[in-house]
Amino acid sequence: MLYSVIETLKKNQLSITDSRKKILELFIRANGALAHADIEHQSGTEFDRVTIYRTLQTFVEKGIIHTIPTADNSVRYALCKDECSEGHHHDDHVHFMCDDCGTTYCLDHVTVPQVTLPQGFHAMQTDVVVSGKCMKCT
Amino acid sequence: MLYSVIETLKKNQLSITDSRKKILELFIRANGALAHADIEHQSGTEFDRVTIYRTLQTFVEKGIIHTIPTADNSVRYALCKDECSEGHHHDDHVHFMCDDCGTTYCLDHVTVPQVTLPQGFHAMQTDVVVSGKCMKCT
DNA sequence: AAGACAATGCAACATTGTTGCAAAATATAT
DNA sequence: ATATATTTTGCAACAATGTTGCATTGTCTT
Repeated sequence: MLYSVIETLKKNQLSITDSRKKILELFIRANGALAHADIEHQSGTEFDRVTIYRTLQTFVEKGIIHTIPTADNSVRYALCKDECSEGHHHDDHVHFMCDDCGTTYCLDHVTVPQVTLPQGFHAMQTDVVVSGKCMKCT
Repeated sequence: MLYSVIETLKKNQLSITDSRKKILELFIRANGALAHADIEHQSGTEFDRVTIYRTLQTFVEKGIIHTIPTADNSVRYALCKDECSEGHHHDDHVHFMCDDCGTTYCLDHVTVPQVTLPQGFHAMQTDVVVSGKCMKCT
């Protein structure tokens, strides 16, 4: 477990620091997505707020995590699959937000459908966010 | 034009005030979606920030406008179609965000596709946000 | 182990959003 | 048309979220 954390950081040419190790571990342990506030609470006073912001930013840039567009416009992050790399995200899966417990899931096996756009529009990325009740809250 | 603004407010049992008239007009004139900041800038110092927040909130509740989930997690609002009413939004269309000019469009004629979810998940709402280049920026 | 480099913590600030309350505007009933 | 009841607004104060510069600390390379 810890090994893969360090491996991941090395693979992305990031220096191994406490905050990066800890935050990446949090993502691996989390079954859903995490918001900045979640990380801040779960890590206590261990890291500065600014460090968390910068770490998340770095992870997004390196393709380790991706942001999730949510219906309530709160920023959440989740681990990317292996195909993602620096500057090249391939997060073509559907996201699900539970209205009850608030958990956000990456439905890795549900691919986003093709959307036909009107003349003149060119799609670069398609985000699908489904909300409702998850299996725990039904 | 002004007539329809007042009509809309009356239809939703809202008292006719300067801020509501002005903000609703802004939405009718805008070809895309508006963020809180857009409204704040376009209306100058005419209204208090708080008034704008509350007006937007009221409009959303009444089904006059709807929020748009964006990839960058900024809150944007756009006019609803006529079918929306208090507590009953029917905004089942795709949204498009231009990476160049930042304009957000409601593609009213592109309906959101059906997404098949894993066992245990129950969809209540599906949001699709496509980003790329719009017809003005190609 | 020492120097080069990168990341962190702190402080200060900007932006965004929320709440309570008195003043002003709107709607209602006469 | 006017007085009264109700709603909305503006202000102030606050909370949460996010950003930037810089000295200090930690990590990496040789």
